[in-house]
Amino acid sequence: MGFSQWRTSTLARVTAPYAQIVADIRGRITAGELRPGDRVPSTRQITRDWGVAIATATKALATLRQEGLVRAVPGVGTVVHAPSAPRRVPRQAELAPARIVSTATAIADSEGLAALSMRRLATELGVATMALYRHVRGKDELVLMMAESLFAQIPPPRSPPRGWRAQLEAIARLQWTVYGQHPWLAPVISVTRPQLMPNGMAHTEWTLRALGGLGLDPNTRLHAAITLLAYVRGLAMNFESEARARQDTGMTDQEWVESQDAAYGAAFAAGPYPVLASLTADSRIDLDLDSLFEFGLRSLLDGYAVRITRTMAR
Amino acid sequence: MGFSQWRTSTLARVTAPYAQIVADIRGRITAGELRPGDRVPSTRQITRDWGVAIATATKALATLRQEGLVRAVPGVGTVVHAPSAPRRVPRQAELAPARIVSTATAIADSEGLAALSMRRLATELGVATMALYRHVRGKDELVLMMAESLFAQIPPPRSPPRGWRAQLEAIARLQWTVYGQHPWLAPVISVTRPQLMPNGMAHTEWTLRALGGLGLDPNTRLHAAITLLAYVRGLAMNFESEARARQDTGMTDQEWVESQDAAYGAAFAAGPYPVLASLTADSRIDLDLDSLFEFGLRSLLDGYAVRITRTMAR
DNA sequence: CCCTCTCTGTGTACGGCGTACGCTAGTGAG
DNA sequence: CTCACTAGCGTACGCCGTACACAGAGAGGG
Repeated sequence: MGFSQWRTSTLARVTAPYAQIVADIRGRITAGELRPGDRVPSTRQITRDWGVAIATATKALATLRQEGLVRAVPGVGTVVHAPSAPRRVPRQAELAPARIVSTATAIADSEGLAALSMRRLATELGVATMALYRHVRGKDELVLMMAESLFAQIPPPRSPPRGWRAQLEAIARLQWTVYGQHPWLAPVISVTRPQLMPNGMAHTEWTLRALGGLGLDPNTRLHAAITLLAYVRGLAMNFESEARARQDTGMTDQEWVESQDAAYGAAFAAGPYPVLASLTADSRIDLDLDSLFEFGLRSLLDGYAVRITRTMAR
Repeated sequence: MGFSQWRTSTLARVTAPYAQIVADIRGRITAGELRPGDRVPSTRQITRDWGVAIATATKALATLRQEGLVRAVPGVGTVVHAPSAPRRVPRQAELAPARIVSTATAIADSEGLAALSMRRLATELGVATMALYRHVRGKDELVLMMAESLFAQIPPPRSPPRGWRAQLEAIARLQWTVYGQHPWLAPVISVTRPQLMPNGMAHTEWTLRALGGLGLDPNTRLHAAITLLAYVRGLAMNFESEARARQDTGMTDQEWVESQDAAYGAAFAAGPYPVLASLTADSRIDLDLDSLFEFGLRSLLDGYAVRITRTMAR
């Protein structure tokens, strides 16, 4: 009781800058100056108009959002929320989004994303094509939901291992495994637009936490986290082309390896690529996606280690 | 005269294993046992049937290829070449493959790969759609040709800088620049199937050479080269999603940055991601694709350096 | 009890795609 | 002149994503 009173009175005493901004914008909304769907000032605009730091602007928008007055629309900005009185409860739909998503994922897993069409999916679900559009805005959104549901199924480890390196390895391997199980996944997610994938952000957050307390400046810390995740996804892209190639030719794995081998040997021997030819002809070479992944992961983390020990020594 | 005689007699004297294999297969072809289009034994099959090393098998196939008897078909194997007497020279076609490829590249550059359709391309060239198929097997091949022509235009540096690290940086930056200029490029090339891109192999060869003389075992050397190239391509994938997103929303770059900013701030403030929120709210953060690239490149090469100095110390 | 409103599911249709197939017309060798 | 060959073309097929108008079912208000 006393505690909450103290907090309130403190706030009231000096009127924190962010509270002032919140009040201003809220006033504009209730006055009808900003109508539902309109964009409220962006973070950058707020810093200019009110002369505050980005952190303050962000906090103001977050507060408005928690009040339910505004809503974040990815790719557009923050927007005034439509009140939308709770309509009558819709009766149970036969076609739940979850069922759509899981069936779609099964198709993409077994036959590739190219084989996933709305018609095909509807047939699989025993339903008319257009019925899907009652639950999913379109194919793009469906694919996003598929990716999201996968990331939701693999939250970062609850009890992380000790040490930043083991933690980064853990999350990288976790993601690598998922990418391997769903070859279509890597190409559809965007590292640079994480706001489209809330569950993906949990992984970024976890990774950032693993890199905390090492003396890295914020910029380096953020770069290190995103670079690692981008590396994993980038290499995982190859799962898709491998799976597709294997499927296009309709070969068994054994035949595939053989034909790959023949093509490699022939192609390398053909051109003027002596080093490549001699290396690939070497029977001790063991090169595949997994070995590449482990090599790159180790190298990248070795690189991080250099930076970290240098920083901590200072 | 004496020289060539000496070589011949030397060969005749001991009959090198690969020469024996070549003779065997050549015999089967001339005897009609293997007809044009048939697959000759693969590298692996040769090692089994003749009991030789992979290097020998590769050399045998290379010899046959240089003689023009066989041909490497990527994804299939090595195949008996059809003699194909040089037919009458075709009259000058109005539609040269080069013109098709460059026009297609222009479309993909400015409007994205999704906007590149055979119909659109034909219209741009002032020609009927199906005319294209006289010069290009299909769209897949066209895209491959586009990628190839780009790599042909940027051969690896002729006079490489000194030191392995500077060399790797040079080729990585070179590729990064090209990927940036052609956002569609990274998604269409395959690191694991280089035989589809002869000109891409030149880059791999160059990279491998930069990693020579450092005491790395062949396996490590190959992994280091391919990992670097895969890293660059993997991160370059994001050029495409950025370009497409920018185009979909039809925003100017300025508007884009603003809306991105708003979306970031809102999304991060929304979820329970304190570290992410505090870092992205920090105005000193400078995060974009280029800064990520440089950070990852430096880290990866730092990692290579660790391994190399360790190896050379031994 | 009925009317009305809303929501799920559906059929049709449009404009796009890649490309198989068969045709035309020009051309140079014999 | 004949004729094999080729570049270019028109049509058509089977896909795709999805806009739109409509049907039926169930619930709430009168």
